Order: sequence, then structure tokens, then C-alpha cells
Amino acid sequence: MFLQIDFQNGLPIYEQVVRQVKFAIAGEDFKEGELVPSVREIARELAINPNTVARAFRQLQTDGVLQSVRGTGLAVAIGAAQRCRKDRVELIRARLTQVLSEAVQSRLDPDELRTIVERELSAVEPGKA
Amino acid sequence: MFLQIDFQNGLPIYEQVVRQVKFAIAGEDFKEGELVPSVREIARELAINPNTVARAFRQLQTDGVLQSVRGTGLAVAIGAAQRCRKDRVELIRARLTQVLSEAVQSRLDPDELRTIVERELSAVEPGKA
Amino acid sequence: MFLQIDFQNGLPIYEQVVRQVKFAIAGEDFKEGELVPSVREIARELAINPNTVARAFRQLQTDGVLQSVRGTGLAVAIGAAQRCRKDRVELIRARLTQVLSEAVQSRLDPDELRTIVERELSAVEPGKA
Amino acid sequence: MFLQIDFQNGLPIYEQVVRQVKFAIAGEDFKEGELVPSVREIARELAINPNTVARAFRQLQTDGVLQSVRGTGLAVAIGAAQRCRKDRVELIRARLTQVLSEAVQSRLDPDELRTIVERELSAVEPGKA
DNA sequence: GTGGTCTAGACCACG
DNA sequence: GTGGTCTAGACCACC
Repeated sequence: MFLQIDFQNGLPIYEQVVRQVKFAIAGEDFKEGELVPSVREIARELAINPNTVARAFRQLQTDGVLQSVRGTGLAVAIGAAQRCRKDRVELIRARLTQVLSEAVQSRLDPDELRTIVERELSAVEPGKA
Repeated sequence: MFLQIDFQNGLPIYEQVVRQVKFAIAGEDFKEGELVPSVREIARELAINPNTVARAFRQLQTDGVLQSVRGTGLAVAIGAAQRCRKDRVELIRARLTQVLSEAVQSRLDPDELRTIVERELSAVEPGKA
Repeated sequence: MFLQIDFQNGLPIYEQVVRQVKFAIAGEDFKEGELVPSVREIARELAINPNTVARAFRQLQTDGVLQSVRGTGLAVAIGAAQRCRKDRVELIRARLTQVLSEAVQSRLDPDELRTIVERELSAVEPGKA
Repeated sequence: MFLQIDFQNGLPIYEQVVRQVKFAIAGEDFKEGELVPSVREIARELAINPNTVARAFRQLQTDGVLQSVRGTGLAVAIGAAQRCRKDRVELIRARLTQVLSEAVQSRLDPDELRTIVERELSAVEPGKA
């Protein structure tokens, strides 16, 4: 299974499920038009209450990521993969902008910030000159 | 007054008070050894519940940033300014590292990330070549 | 075939089948005394579960619209066409009355309501002065 | 109290609460910026489970009608009254259009439809010529 | 089997 | 006191 819950970090379980399902859809682990695992199956897998999973799935429906197919299950909506990817990028961009703004406000050394940035980026661009 | 509360953003009010007091100490708006304003005064100023301010001050005492002066009030602890600066820097550095790690994991374009970084940093380094 | 299913709109599929069969009988697409297509045929045609069609047919029998012909199939009952027309008219009349009552209660402009009504009616009365 | 629940009509209780709260806001029974009654109070009043009320309120938050004020309660959002009025009008307009379209499709007599319409409208326009 | 709704009761953080 | 989260277990309609 793709999903993992961290019961320690304070984030609501249902939100972790929402995020991870969106991430799984973005990565095409769940494909558009196909059914996602049932509420009960996921609840069993993660050892959490089915209601908690149902709440996450309800959220995913209002977000337009899942669609209910009566008596059959929940299917990934058409266009959800692209939207999930876009949402995630937007979220990260916003957080990056905010933390940098706070860093500047706290007078952190710009060059030190650049060093941190390059250290992370180098992991993904090993061949870059 | 230095402090401002945002009732919308979901952050606990007492935590906003804690952070802002620490920030004020880091910036030497409150100087070491001097008394900070009373719980009642701050509560009145910010139009929040005195219990909330008291809770923030309790937190600041456990953090070793404020010290009770018997029968007088609460004073900024010696060495608090430097510690507050360091805490803030550490916090921001950790958050920056984390969000960059997630960005890389989501395959965001490294050059776009650099662009965001430079846009923020340019605000504070206008004279940089 | 006359029937079409909308899997999105939340209406139970078996009820959509019931309504459409009644509508087809009202419009004499299925004539009194003649056999309707078999459960299997309709299920194949609409790509739905035969159980669902069977349930719709059961409902149509209790409604007195279809009659079982032993060993042969299901036939449109005598008098069903007129009854279906009447049922449908009654249903629509009731819904119209209700939505208008709510509209009045919400203080919608009566003239705007009349405009909506005339816009729909003009489609069917092109020659009316 | 303003709210009433019909346990018979099949509509989910939480949805009835959502609609009625929106209607109450549209009618300014609950005013913008003020707190609505607490989850527990409404639950007690209507003799339903607090979770059910909480679910309705969660929906109202995602609809932008209510705003959570930490530790204090839920307040009517600014601009909610106008939005609630508009939503209700749109909803009714859509339903009216749809039922009329079905009526026309079923070949109901246009003049009978006009009669129904005028009968309802006359209740609110007694002085109209 | 599926999701959807509701209840009951518990625990938490916040003001 | 407030809302928010989670669990447990029940019942329903639908396929």
C-alpha cells in the first residue's frame, strides 16, 4: 500500500490521508477513472477508524479529486492527476516564499540561505556544472 | 507596542505572543534585565484574554527567556537576546531545509526555486551586483 | 434503445430505469400488451448490473405498470399508458407548486419568475401570439 | 430558535442544518460578524448528536459562510448574508427551469402551468391588477 | 460488497 | 466554556 500515517506529528489523520491520496494520484499510483481502495480496506490497512477514512474521502470529493460511483466505490476524477500536481507545486511555492520572507526579516545571511538551497538542489542535479 | 495578533491564520494566539516577544527580545525592543509589560497591560493592548497572555508568559519562563522578579513582574533573562536570535535562525533554517526537500521530492524545477529565492533575497540586498 | 442512464447525478440507477420505462410507456414507445425487452437485454444495453434492472422491473410490477406473463417475460399492463402519463403530470405539477412556493417564500421577484416560465413555454408554443 | 428538522423526509439532518443556517443568515436572523449558537447548544435544542451539527458547521465553513474563532465559537463571515441570498435564488431558479423543461417535455398544457404559477404568485401580490 | 449517515462517548487545544 | 478529532458501532440504500 502507498499510504502511511504518522500518529505523532499532530497533523490530523484524515488530513494526512487526503494529502497522501492526492500525492498518489499526482504520481499516478491511482489512475484517473479507476477505483481507489475501499474505505474499509484502507481503514483496515492503516489500522484506523473507517469514519476517519470516509472523512478524508469526503474532503477529496469536495476537492473534485474523487467521484462517488454508487454502490461501487470511489473513482479518481478526470483531470485530478494534473490538478493534484499543480496544487502541490503551488503549496510548496507558497511555503518557500513565506519561509524566505521570514528569514530575510530575521536578517539571516543571504549567502548562508543560498548555501542551504544549493545543498538541497545538488541532490537532484548531480551533473550540473 | 510591538506585538500584533492575527486572529485569522489559525496559529494559537498564545503562541503568536510567545514568538513575538522572543522576536522583540532578539531585536532588543525588550532589553535584558528590564521588565516586560504586565500581563494585564498586554492583554488590554491586544484585546485578548489575560489568561492567554499569562499562558504565553508561562511558556516564556519555561523557555528561560523571562524570569520572575518576586513581587515586581517579569524580566528578560540574561543571555535571552542571543538565545532568541539563535532559536529563530535555527527554526527558519530547519523549515527552509524541509520545504526544499519536499520541493525536490515533487520534482519542482530547480531553476524556478532559485528564482523564488533570489526574488526574496534581492529585497534585502539592493546594492548587490 | 430509448433509455439512458446518468451515472453522475446521484439518482439511483434503478429509479432512473423505472422513470424512463414509465416515460417510454406514456409516449407509447412500449405499447400496452406487448413485451418489454428482457432484463438481460436492457442490462447489456445500458452496461449496468442485471440485478439493478430486475429491481426496477419489480418496482414497475408493484406499480401495476408491468405484468408478468408466465414463462414469456414482462408485458405492459392494460391502462398503463394513461396511468403513466397521469403520474408524470401529477409529479411535475407537485414539484412546480413546491418550487414556486419556496421561491415566493424567498421573495424572488414574481416578474422574474414569469420571465423564466415564459422562456421555457415559448419553446413549445412557437406560434402563440 | 430558528431551526427545525424533519426526520422523515430523507434529507440528511446535517444538510437540513446547513440550509437552514444559510437561510437564517440570508434573513439576518444571524448577523455578520456575530457568533452563531454553539454546536452543543444547537445539538441540545434539536435533540440531535453534536457531531451532526459539527459536520454541518464544517460544511458551512468550507462554504465560506462561517468562520472559526479559536476557543470562542463560530462567527458569520463578512459578506455571507449576501452570498446566502444569492445562492438560494440561484438554486431556486435552476430548479424552476428544470421542472418547467420536464413539464414541456411531458406535453403538459402550457396554460395549466401558467395557472399554477399565477396561483402561487397571487399569494404574494394580492394587490396586483 | 460499496459509500453515506447518525449516534455515543472520549480526548485534546484554546480562550 | 468553545470547536476539532478520533473511535466504535449501528443502520441505510445501492449495485
